[in-house]
Amino acid sequence: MSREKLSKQPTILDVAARAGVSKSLVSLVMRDPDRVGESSRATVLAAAVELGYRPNAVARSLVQRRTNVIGVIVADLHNPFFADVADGIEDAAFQSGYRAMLSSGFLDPKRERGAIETMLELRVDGLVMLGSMMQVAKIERFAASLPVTVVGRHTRSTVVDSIGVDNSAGAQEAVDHLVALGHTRIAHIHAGTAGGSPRRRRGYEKAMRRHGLEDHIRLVKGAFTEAGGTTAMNEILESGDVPTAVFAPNDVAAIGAMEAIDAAGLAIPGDISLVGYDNLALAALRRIDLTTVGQPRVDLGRKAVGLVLERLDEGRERARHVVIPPHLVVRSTTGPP
Amino acid sequence: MSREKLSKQPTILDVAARAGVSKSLVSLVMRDPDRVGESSRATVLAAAVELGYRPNAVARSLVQRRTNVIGVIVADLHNPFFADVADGIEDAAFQSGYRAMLSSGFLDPKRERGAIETMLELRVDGLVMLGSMMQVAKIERFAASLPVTVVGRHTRSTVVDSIGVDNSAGAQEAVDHLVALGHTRIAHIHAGTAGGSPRRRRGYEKAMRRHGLEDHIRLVKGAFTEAGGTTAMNEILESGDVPTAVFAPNDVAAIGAMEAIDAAGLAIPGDISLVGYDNLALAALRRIDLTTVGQPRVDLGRKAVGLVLERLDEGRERARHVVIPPHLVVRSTTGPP
DNA sequence: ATACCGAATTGGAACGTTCCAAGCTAGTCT
DNA sequence: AGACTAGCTTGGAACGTTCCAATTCGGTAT
Repeated sequence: MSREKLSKQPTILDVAARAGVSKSLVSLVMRDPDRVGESSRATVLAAAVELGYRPNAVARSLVQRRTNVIGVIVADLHNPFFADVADGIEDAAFQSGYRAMLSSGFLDPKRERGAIETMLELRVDGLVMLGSMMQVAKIERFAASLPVTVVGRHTRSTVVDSIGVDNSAGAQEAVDHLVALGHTRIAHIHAGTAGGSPRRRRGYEKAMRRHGLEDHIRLVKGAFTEAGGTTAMNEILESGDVPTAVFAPNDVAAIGAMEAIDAAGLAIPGDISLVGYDNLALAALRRIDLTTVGQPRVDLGRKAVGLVLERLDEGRERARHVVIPPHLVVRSTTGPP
Repeated sequence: MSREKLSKQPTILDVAARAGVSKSLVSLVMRDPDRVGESSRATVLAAAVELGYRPNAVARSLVQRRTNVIGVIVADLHNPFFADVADGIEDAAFQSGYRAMLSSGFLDPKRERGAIETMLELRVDGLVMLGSMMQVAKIERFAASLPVTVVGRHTRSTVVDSIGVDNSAGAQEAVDHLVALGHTRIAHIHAGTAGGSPRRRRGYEKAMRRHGLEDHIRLVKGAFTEAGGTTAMNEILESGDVPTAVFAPNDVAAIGAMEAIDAAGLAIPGDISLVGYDNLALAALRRIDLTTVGQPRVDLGRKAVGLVLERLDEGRERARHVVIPPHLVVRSTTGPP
């Protein structure tokens, strides 16, 4: 259990000694080789290679007071939606000379808090939160010390930036589609306060009312997970009052619901039409072929980083809340009742 | 584009000044409150809260020469297999007082090299590589400076630890199962040199020979991705010589192959039996219900961290190569020819 | 020769911690 | 009362960089 210091690696001083120059020159060679004389540059570079020198980002970060790292808190690594967004984040960060470091929040608030705390202690330059369930007030508390962008959730915050798709509009599109097919008894599985669930729920309710179906509004609590979808769907199936269509809070939950419907021996869309949300690659599989609401995921990630960088490199102070429109993708899990 | 220093946060000195004690005492309170007198502890803690002090891990890491961070390079965030392993990694790291930081390799060698380089500059204490395609020799080059564990690939390295399932045994189980069902024309889609593909291929070949089916050995190059599976399967379908069973290199590729078979109007397992590898949650879905080879994924991640910690905290020097046995999970994509 | 210039190079002070040896202060023992 | 002890507390030196003002050096213009 000894936790002694780790093996020593060569420092800038070792390189300097070997090359017979000052540490400052070595530092300069590493950062901006053009500002150094031809011959000393070659000597320094050679010495660095011989010693296997690798710059110590920890020391650099300390003096520069910046790490060039953008932290990403991912609620659930298993959700392919986040994986796509994370791709966009990593890509955009890299393009701008930053590095993205991910940490999973495990869908557990305590764990998430810990992950965030670690990121803050590591002094990441900015933070992107993917699918966080944390209260905005709590986020705002640390958002004072670094740029924070929340992805997939709307906030009215004047401190925290946010970016997401118009969840209400997407949900309404889903309901409109079902109504157009002739459905009236449309239930909605929601995921509580998680991610964009509240907005989707409101969109569902709004559309239902708009179609004069307020009496058919039916909300069942589930989650953004497969298990959550299955549980909620089973609850619906066992209620004895089975609707002709179900709108799930996301694709993963829809798949869980699909499982439950399959297991009950009912047909999709024959007995129940099903709509998801996210348009994951998964949803496009021929075997799944889920009608769903699509969101530009990678782009979402890129723009999230953009928001962080606007504060970091351009000095923006006021919060921005970006909303991207979603689009309905009709597949074979929806049909006439 | 100004990249000035970021906003200043309170330091240990600010806290010390406010509490009217020395910086050393503050430091001590943060690290080991019990070794400090009752009253000064309270004063310091109060001052820290008032100022919103948060320890600077960068400075701590610099002097301690350790970061308490374990870096994880994930080849592909979209592969649920890696997500499970990553869960195990994060969990085990956390239990032992370390933090896991992920970075995606994008399935792109150049990108992966960059991600690793960043981790090394950040001076992570250990590195876990998930699904890396990097040559072992290259890995060994930096494994001298920190403990590295490769997950999912076998190496004979004396420097790098590795952990994985017995891919050859798993592949043989798959072939044995197909042969027992009566298949003889069994093709194998492989993923080149990626991850555990070579071993799985060798297991396939070995089992085929063992059953006297060496003449039916048929290898088609694909990849560990859905697209890779689809492409390879299409190649098989278009060859005119369609086997009665296909063994895919992993579940994701198997799903891709499934897509292609579905699209061709053929039945599974009526026309073609299909076996995957990994036993993802995906494979258990009723709509997919893929026969596959299972691996204890979360456990794999936990043990991977264990290997790193053995070196870090217990001083192990010799490389260890852990192999975990896989198990066949029979579902409905396999049947008699 | 002298003064001056720009480019190349340098030394020292930071950055925010931890570590360590040494100092202080009560209290205890003789 | 004096010596000693144990528990707290402290200042200064690291850690490996970057930053900045200052220095050196060869050349050029006067």
